[in-house]
Amino acid sequence: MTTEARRTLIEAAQELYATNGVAATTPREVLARSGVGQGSLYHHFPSKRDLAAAAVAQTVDDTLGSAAATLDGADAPQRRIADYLERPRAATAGCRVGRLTADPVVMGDETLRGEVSRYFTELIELVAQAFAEQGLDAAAARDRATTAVAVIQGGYVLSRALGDDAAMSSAVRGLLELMEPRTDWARGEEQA
Amino acid sequence: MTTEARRTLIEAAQELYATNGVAATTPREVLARSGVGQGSLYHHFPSKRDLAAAAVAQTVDDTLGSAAATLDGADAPQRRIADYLERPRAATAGCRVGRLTADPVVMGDETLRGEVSRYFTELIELVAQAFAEQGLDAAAARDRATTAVAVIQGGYVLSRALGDDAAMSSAVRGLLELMEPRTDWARGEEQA
DNA sequence: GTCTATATTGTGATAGAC
DNA sequence: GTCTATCACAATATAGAC
Repeated sequence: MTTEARRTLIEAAQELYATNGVAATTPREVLARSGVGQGSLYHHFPSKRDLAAAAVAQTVDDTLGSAAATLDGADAPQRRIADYLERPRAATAGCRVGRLTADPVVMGDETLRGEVSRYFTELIELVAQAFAEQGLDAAAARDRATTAVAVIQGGYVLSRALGDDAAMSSAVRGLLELMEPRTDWARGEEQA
Repeated sequence: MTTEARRTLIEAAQELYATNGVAATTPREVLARSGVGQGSLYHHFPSKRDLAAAAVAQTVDDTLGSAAATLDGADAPQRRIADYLERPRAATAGCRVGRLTADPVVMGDETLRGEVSRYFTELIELVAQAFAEQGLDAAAARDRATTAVAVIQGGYVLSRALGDDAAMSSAVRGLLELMEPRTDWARGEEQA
């Protein structure tokens, strides 16, 4: 079936990109992992960039959908934000989307760069919406959402650099502590 | 002179790594940019990895020294931290060290990975020291320092992804706002 | 739509003269 | 220590049969 080989190729590419990035992933590796023949690859995807465009768009959709499931819920905004920040992550593996900002093939292709840009634009917007519901004005909500997403992305970078998931946990803990009402020297509580 | 060609090669490699990463930088490009001949490169650096080890170590030393100049100063810790966070950065260019965590050649080589690890270990320690001087206990200072460094690294990722230096500024602004004493609903000030 | 064979170019490294 | 010439191999892609 035509769609079968295509999907298999995209999935193999997604996994390889998560490990090695787009630039360092060769068509040969995609063929080996997918079990599909050479002719099929170039039938479905005339060039390496065409495969990358399909696989990266799929990864952005997957990852964004998963984040939206947490951030768009019916819980209190404070809870949704904490759930998003504390979600279990394979931090030392790095962010599948964030790592693409260091990939020369991605950054050199307008379509691929656009997918990465779309991911972060929509993610920051989701988080900003939750902060706005907490009562922050639009500008402050946007700044704080950018900070929160940056902590996650930076947490991935640090965990990878140090080879330890604890760096992500530490970065998130530091942020949550700052966002907590300061019961130590100020009044007791802010919300229920 | 022997040292001259060597230094020229390292500088050319550093610049190319900052733009394209280590994996995507070819010996030919280093030769073209440095103006040195092929034989010289392989005389000074038997393999591509040897050149990368020298150039990455130099970049880590440069970047760490520049951060330490701000963070080790005589100013109040609060000021040194703010100066570090607000330092002018070419954010859309990405972090020269942080981007290496997505580079398969770097992550696949123990020496290179060690340099990246050393950078963040020492950077977090410098920032944690300043937070500790502000009165935070060791664990809290370490978490907050990790958060601060993550905001910068995440700021680079977001600025690159969105093609806009404003993302870094927004992430830093959001963090500084969280670290400020909350004069709106708590007591007026914490320090001078 | 898929296969095998092959072409083309670039990469990483070596050889050997100077 | 530096140069030019060259090699072996892999990456990306195409050709043309089935």
